[in-house]
Amino acid sequence: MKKMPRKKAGLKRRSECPLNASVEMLGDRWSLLIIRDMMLRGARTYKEFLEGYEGIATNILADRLRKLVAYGIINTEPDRSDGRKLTYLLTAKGIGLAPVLTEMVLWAAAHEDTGNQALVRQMRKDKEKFLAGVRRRWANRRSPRT
Amino acid sequence: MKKMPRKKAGLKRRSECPLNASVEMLGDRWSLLIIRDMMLRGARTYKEFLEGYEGIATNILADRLRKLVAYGIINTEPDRSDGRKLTYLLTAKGIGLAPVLTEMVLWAAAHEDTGNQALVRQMRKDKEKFLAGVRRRWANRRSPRT
DNA sequence: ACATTTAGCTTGTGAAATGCAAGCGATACT
DNA sequence: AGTATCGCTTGCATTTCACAAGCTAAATGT
Repeated sequence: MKKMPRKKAGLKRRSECPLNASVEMLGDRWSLLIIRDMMLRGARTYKEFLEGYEGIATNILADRLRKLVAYGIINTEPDRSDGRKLTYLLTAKGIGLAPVLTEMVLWAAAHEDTGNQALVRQMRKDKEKFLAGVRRRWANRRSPRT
Repeated sequence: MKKMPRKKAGLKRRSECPLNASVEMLGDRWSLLIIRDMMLRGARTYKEFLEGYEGIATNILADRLRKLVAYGIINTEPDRSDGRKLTYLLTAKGIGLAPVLTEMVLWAAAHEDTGNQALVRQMRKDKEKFLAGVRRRWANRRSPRT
C-alpha cells in the first residue's frame, strides 16, 4: 500500500482549544476559592477572606485580589460607613463564573465525599434557579449577604 | 437597645462550601489543560502531551499524570502494538469533567477573545450534544481519536 | 547482530511562587 | 489620647517550578 501524506492521525491543533484564558486567570490554588467565598459564603472584605479560609497567606490574598481586579472579575468600592474597609464585589464577568463553580461542585460531590449536601442537592435539582439566585444577590452593588 | 448574641451577620460556614476537593485536584496551571488535551485534542500518550502544549516541563507532566491517576481521573494501559508506549485514558470520573470544561470555555469565550469559535458555538448551541460526543468517544478503552 | 532511535520518564540546578511572622499607615472606637 | 481594627507590605525560609541533560527499556534500521 502506497504511503499517503495523510492527516497526521487525529490530534487537533492547539489553537483550537480555548481554555488557556480561563486557566491563566483561575488556574491556581486560591483564585477560585476566593470567588467561591464571595458567591457562596458572601465574603466581601479582606478580613472575611482571610478568616473564611484558614489557609491563605495574607500576601498571597492581596496578590490574588489584585489579579482578579486586573482581570475584571471583581472590583472594589470604599465602605461609606467605615473608611478603613473596602468592599470587594463580583463584576458581571465574575458572576458569569457561577456555572463553572456549579459544575465543579457537582462533579466533586459526585465523586468525593463533600460537605453541604443540601446545597449540592439544590444545585443538582434546579441549576438555573441557583444561578438566578447568585445573579440576583450580586446584581446591585449594595448586595445583601448570600 | 440590648445587644443580642446574634447570628454573626451572614457569612456561611466554610464546611458548607464544597469546592475544596475540586481545587485540590485541579487547581494548578496544568491539570485542566491535560484533561482538555485528552478531551478536545485526543491526546493519549506522554509524547502527545509534551508536544501538544509547548510549555509544560517534562518532570511536571510526569508529576501531574501521576496525580491524575492517583485521583482516579485518568488511568493507563500498555499499548499492545508498541511496548514502550502507555495509553492514558479518561476514567468515568475524568469524563465527568466535561461539563466543567465546557462552562470554562464558554465563560472565557464570552469575556475574552479566544480561538476556535466554531467549537464554542457548538458548545453554546447544544451543550448536551457536545457532552454526549465526549462520553461516546471515551466510553470504550480503544477509543478513536477525538 | 549490533547500533540507533523512540517513548517515558528521572535527576540536577537555578529561578519563581508560596507560606509565615512581623510591622505599618490610616481610620475608628473609647 | 490611647488603643484596636482594617487592609495591606516586607523579609525570609520553604516549596514548587522550568530548563537541560541523561537514563532505561523497547522498537527499529542496516
